[in-house]
Amino acid sequence: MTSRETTEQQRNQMIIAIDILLYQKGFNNMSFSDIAEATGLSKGNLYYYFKTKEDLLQVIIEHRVNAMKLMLNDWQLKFKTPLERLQRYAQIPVNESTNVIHYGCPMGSLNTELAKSQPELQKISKQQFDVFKQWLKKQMRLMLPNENSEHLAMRLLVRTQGIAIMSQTFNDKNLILREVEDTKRWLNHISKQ
Amino acid sequence: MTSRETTEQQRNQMIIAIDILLYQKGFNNMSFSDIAEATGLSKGNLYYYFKTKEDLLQVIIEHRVNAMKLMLNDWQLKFKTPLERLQRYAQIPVNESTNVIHYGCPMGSLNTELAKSQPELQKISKQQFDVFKQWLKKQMRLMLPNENSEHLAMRLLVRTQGIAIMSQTFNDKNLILREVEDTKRWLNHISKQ
DNA sequence: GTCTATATGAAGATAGAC
DNA sequence: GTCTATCTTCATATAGAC
Repeated sequence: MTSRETTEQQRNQMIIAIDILLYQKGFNNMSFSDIAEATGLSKGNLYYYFKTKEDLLQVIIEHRVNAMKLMLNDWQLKFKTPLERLQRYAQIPVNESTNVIHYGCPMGSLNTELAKSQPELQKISKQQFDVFKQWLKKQMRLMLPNENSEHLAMRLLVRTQGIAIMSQTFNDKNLILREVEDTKRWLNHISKQ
Repeated sequence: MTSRETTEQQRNQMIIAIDILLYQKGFNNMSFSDIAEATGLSKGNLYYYFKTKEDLLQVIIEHRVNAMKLMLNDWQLKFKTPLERLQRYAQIPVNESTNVIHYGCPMGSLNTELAKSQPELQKISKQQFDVFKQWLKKQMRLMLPNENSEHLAMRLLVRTQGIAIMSQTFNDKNLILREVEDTKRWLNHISKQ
């Protein structure tokens, strides 16, 4: 292992730690002091890696987007039908229920925070939704070539985001289970059109 | 008009101005300087009315909750069937579409912001959802006595919150129109069970 | 009640030694 | 690359005159 590889690995671990912090605290409530504590680096040293806080957001979103693309490619191979893939997407809130109840959806909560008063940063955050939207749209098109795949993809995103908000608000895991089941029933139903 | 009434009226106008600011900027991004500018009072004077920022939040949420209760009572008289009342609720995002696209849902966005890292404040904000939830549950019970009215009420809240998030994220008014229509179709459909 | 002035703390960011 | 020390700005909040 070369020193270059070691450095990149360290940098990657740093980004993962900051990603978690961003999810748990939100962007404006996550300070460089928090990051210094979480990563073990000094505050001043962090500015060697990230020139500004906006820069930091860019890097983390890029990391998230790459991870999402890998996951979606994996699902593409693992599941043979678009229905199965869409069901897998719908399942996410159940698998992540504890996190969702505590911190909401990582994409949705960040987007909501930034959309108010920081539109430039919201554009960066929105990339996460773009990736999911395009992939869901593709699956819908494969499943239902004669329907409006974009509208169906957005409807699925609407449901998932609503589940995240309400389960967090009422601290209710059963709501996630119930509503994800209903979403899967809906996917089954429309797949038979 | 007595001086006491005048003072209360002034205080009410102040609260309305702060309410709008809270909606547009979010809680942590709304400073006492912002409020001073919006109300025309000095920063120091604001502390005569609100001892802390948390106190300020309490007062605004109380104001919102009262306004919501008045609105729901009004709907109760204006619409004769629970279906019509539920449809009216579902309609809100359309009537408020410009605001929703810019600032999200006033309840949902505030709740999302506070749920991360400020659980005590989230409890205050949550009161807004409690009022709607109870009212929607009541309408569902009137409409469908044999179904689980709480689950149906939550499902309607899930849909509305999802619409707010996604229309804001993609700056898409048509999404609101489409998804509200679909929600109304759903309400019609279940009303005939 | 309303104001100005100020205390206090924490944030983002930079400078410069090592 | 990593650190400590520091700058600047802005936030909440208080003191005290009018």
